[in-house]
Amino acid sequence: MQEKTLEDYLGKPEEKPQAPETPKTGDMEAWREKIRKHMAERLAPASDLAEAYLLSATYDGDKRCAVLKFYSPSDEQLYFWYDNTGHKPYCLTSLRPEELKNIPELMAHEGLEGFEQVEKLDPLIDRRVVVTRIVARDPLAIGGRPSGCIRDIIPRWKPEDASVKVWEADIKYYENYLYDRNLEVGMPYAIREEEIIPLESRLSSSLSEVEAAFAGESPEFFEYIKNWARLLECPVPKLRYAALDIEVESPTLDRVPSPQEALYRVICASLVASDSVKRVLLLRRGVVSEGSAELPSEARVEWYDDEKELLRQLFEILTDYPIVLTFNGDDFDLRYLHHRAERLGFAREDIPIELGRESALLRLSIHLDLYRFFFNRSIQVYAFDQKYREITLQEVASSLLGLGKLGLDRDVSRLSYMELAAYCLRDSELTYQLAALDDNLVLKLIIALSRIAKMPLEDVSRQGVSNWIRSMVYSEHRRRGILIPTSKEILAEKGVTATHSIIKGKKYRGAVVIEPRAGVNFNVIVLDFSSLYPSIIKRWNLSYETVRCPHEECKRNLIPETTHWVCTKKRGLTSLLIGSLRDLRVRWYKSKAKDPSVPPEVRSWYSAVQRTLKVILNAAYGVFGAEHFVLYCPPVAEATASVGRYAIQEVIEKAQDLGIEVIYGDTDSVFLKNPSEAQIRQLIEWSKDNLGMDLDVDKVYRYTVFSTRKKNYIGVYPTGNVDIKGLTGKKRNTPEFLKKAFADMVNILSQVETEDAFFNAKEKIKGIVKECYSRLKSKEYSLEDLAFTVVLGKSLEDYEKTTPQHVKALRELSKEDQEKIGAGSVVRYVKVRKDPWVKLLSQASLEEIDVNKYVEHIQTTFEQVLDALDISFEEIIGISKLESFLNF
DNA sequence: GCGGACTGCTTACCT
DNA sequence: ACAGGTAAGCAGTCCGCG
Repeated sequence: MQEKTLEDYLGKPEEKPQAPETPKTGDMEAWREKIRKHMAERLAPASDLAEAYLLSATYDGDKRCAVLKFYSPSDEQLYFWYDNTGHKPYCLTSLRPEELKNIPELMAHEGLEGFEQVEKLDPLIDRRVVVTRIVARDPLAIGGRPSGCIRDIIPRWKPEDASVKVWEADIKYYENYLYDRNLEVGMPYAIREEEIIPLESRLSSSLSEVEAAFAGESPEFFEYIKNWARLLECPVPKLRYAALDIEVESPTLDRVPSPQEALYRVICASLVASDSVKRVLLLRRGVVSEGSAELPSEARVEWYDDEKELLRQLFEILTDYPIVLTFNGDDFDLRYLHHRAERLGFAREDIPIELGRESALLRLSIHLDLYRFFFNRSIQVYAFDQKYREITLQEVASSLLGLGKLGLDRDVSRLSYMELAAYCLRDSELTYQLAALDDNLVLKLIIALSRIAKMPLEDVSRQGVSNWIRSMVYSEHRRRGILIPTSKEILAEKGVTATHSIIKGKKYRGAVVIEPRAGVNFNVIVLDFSSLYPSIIKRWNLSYETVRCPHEECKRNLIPETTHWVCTKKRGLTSLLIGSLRDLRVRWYKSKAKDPSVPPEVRSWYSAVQRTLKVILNAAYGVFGAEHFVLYCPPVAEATASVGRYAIQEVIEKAQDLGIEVIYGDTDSVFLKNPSEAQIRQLIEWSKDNLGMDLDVDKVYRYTVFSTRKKNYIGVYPTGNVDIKGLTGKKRNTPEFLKKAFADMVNILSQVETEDAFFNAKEKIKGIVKECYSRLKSKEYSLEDLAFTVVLGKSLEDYEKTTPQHVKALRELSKEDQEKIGAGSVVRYVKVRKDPWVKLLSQASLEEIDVNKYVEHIQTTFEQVLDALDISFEEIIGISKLESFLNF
């Protein structure tokens, strides 16, 4: 897959490192001149561009205008385009210009530029309204400063008058710019005579094919499909990018130097780039250590006597790459470089890094911090199918790239030059490989997201799914001239819910889970609604403005089991947006991503699009029930879940009418026991006709194993592959000895082909449990095998109400050691016979293990399956006890 | 003073 | 900073018990 593995870097000790070479040290002025020249060449007005992809937008505080960053594939460079349309920051208010003139504080505001009346559609009352646009000189005048912002002055004027409103005042300026000019991030443009011209670009003739596939839809809905298809059928350019990693000298072991203080020298920097460049910048500092390590032959090592010179060179290289990737560069590498450069006397303008509160951006490139991207739960779960569990470079790389771990963890300050170079280069190589993986999947996901969310690449890679959806919906409001309501306004009308949750403290009732029929069943067919919640949002016209809409005549259009009604006069915005994305995924991208007649490059893009849509669609319902979401509207979420319950219950009833036995169901799926093909057909057809929802065959199991527990089962496919859902034996925190024994049992089950074969299998399974029990009793398992592995959910001092066992184990550590352990740390502990009853793995010995406690764990782990097989745990243990007694 | 019933907290999972 | 529902283990509390 990749040309070099880590093992190639190390090992083979005798080969000589390359002869050290020292680049000429230019003075600061010459360096500045070089950068200036580079920048001049990168200005888009200076060079007309035939094809350039819009990747990012930001605000230039000096020039007081928006800047766009374009990537030109022909020369693989980034170009900058400064606004020349005179677009200005603004917000909207209900007050008329005459009224605004009565507000002295506003009129005296030095950032105030002027007023302008505009017409908008107020979606909450479904009427056109005239509002005033307050135009400002710079974004901070609208909002963002701690005091004296226009958006705060207006409501202060008549605090008692609730009808005084300010809208759209908390949108970032460059977002406003993108929305207002309908600029599409990730899409190709031509730049001619300082003008930006959208280009038509598509993957062969596929667009017309897509359109043909959706011919039956309403014209309004069809427009949405067409527009998404135009965005998603556009090819992605080949991007040039570099991955960066730095190493910093550190006086103390296992303490990461603070990037705020940047007290210690940057001793190494490395880059691995898509143009096959591998560079290592090393600081000469009288290292005596002789340890050797091998670098890849194409790696270029450069030596510096002066740290400042090293940083200058590094900044120059970074400037040359359109896209720079790091793993945790926001919090460490770039932050450290910035402060270190300051400390070394660099002028602000000579440092190409802009620090935000949580981000570190490159002024002259696009910095993507892959740590932030992989940390995103939605990306982890839906784009990467939970393939990685912990978000460290090592973990993500070893899970996704299949690289083994490498344990060269010595204090970096003590490594020899070559060891240091190899160590540093390894991390940039891993970061690079993560981006390059699967034909640049990560970058494709980010670009697909940017097209859907209308968001700069930097933001897309750092923010969460609720912000992507916010930006997508905001942009749509602007495009259609719809006023974006405030959270407060939505909540005033729509803060009510009509159902009660099962879980205490939740806001409304969610999905249903059907009580499983315990036992083993052969030939189980699983039907599920494809994208249930997005389908509901589409079909029931759900959106914050359509649920509990202002029209009297819609109030009879009630949602099952609730007091909410839905608009019958207008299609809702989110219903259109989410509905069209859903249909495109289900009816186009999902199948095309696997279609062998589609060329492989296109297929790989379709696969990225398909996953991107999955990420967005999976969250589309949840965000409306999330308090912090700008369009938070609990009735939308509640209505969605309600219709979901209604749909699955109807299907179950119909299945039973058809004489099919339903053995289980969860949210959007039903497990059917040995149905005939005709029965399945009938049920699917019935759903289409009566519910208007697509029910599909999701899985066919040779057999399933259910206990009485919900969200807990084993499903064996005809191939012998096995799904294990929710069972303790598969959970991350379960001790290894149990996981292994459990896997042995699953292996037996996977080989069972007929009901008759179960007789033998059961005996083997009893044997496995017995063996596990006796090995435990005779202390044959190692401490590691017995350890529970639990993630610390919050920092240690935040456990106030109770003291869970893993916290108890940690509290035995010294104060200093405890301080090093933060939220997200992995704790490994074992259960012991004496007082605190737990001990960290590192502090325990095999003798003190509480064997009886572990027997209980064997019991609960296996009972989840034994119950279904009608085997009793006591019986197995009884036999085992007897055997050990006889042997004794 | 102890044990059982109960609630709440925590983690990991399912859809 | 998507949602709610479920399982399991344990911590902590309350109550009865001559």
